[in-house]
Amino acid sequence: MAKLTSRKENYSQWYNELVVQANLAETSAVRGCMVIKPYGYAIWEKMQHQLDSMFKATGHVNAYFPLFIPKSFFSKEASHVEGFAKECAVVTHYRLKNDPDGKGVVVDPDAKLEEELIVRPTSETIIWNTYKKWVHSYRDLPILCNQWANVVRWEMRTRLFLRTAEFLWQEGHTAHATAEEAREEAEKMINVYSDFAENFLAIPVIKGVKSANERFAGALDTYTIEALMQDGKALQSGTSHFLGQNFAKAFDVTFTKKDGTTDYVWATSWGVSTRLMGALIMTHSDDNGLVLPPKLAPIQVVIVPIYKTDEQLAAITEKAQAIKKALEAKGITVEYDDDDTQKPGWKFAEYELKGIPVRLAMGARDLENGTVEVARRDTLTKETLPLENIDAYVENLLNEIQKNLFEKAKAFRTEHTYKVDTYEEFKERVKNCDGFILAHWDGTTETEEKIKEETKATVRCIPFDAPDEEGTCIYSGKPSHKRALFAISY
RNA sequence: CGGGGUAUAGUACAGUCCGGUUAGUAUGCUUGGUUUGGGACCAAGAGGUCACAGGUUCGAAUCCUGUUACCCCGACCA
Repeated sequence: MAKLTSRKENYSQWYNELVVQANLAETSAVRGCMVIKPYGYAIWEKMQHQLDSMFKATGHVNAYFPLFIPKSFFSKEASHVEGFAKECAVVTHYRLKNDPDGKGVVVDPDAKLEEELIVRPTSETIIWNTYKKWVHSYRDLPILCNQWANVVRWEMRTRLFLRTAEFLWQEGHTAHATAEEAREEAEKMINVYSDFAENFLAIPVIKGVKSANERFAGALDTYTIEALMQDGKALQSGTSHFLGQNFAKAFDVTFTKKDGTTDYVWATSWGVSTRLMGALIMTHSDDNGLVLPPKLAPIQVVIVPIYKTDEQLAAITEKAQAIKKALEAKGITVEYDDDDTQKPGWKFAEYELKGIPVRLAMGARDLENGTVEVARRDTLTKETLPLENIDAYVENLLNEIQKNLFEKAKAFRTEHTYKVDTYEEFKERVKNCDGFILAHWDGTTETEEKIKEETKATVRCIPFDAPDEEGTCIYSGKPSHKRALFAISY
């Protein structure tokens, strides 16, 4: 296996090589679409299971809506179509036939659809068209649905996990009787996302509200969680939208209130995608390969035997199986790798590349002393410990690693977050891609676009926890009451 | 979608400028043996319509035209 390009040498090449070499995903025969390989998919499944249980715990249910959306649905909400029109895949025909020239198959021109179908880039339109049938009374509300699905956005430039033409995600779509309730829902879900990011992915995130310019197409407000990657760029990791009555009005979804009057329904939508895989990789991994937080690792512990004779192997296997059993009893996933085609050194490198949090090695020396070597992936340190209570030790160590990864990422973010008060300093920080920048901004789209044009930095969000602070906009000098979070973003 | 680069064995590359026997090298794979505490060694073997489609030529990986995909830099985005 070739050595990885170092992060320092070329961060983006490091990322690409890591994704492929760690067996997470690879490019496919289809432009912009990836194959998620079993190891990568196992991590995604862990994310799904955890998120799904968090959605259920907050009262949501799963449903499924069609992949195809009639073209006419898109013209019903003006800003929505504007946001997605440029990147839609369109189905125009429903049949192939043999090429009359005998060269394979061609699209049958007689099989043209009356109305083209759009492959969903997101499902608001088809879902609100459906909700119209479901909602008549305040008693039918709220509707709290989520769907796990694939969507297609015809992106010009793609990268594995970070931006692919087809990606997997979940999209929650809720309907409410009042604006307050819908707003609460949108806030609740951004909190679920940040809880998930911090406590499971071990990624510290900044919660906040998007500027008008960065808002979801069709939303009144977009809440976001923003994470900082090791190269100093921000990654938008999840969003939750307060949609107001825009989609209810577009699809004519009204309900009768208790007092007999009617009103349009209030809406939210929220989603996270396989992009979280990219966030996970870029937050924790190092030049040796992937680093996985234990809660997301498909294999949490690997045991490698080191032996010269069959007798030694038999003795080690017996001990290793006992450890495996004890760990599994604690709900820890363990692999015992007694494959004899590779040497231990090869395996060590391999499991580091794959990001296995804890590695146990046992050889003749350990048999004699009743010990085992414990190596942790996050710090790359090893120690030799007695076998006694090793299961409790490892269980503890996994928790410790989970915590350490979060603390490490948080310390990195703290080190790379700068309060900036002049445009000169701002430009300098942005030029070096130093990280998050907290600066005063006058709140206008005009200023935001000027800054973006001149520096490529964007307003990532106005953090929820930004303290009230009088200041002046770094660009326009106009008064500002809060600092906004700026960064170069993915 | 604009600018630049690349496409040859599973992978990474050489060969292309200047056309000419059987297209090489490393690694990986298979078999046998020696090894095994940080990416082992020896021996034998398998593996290629040189991205695709046309064209020039006695002859094309090599020259010409077109297409497609990937990588880097921009604009767009979860």
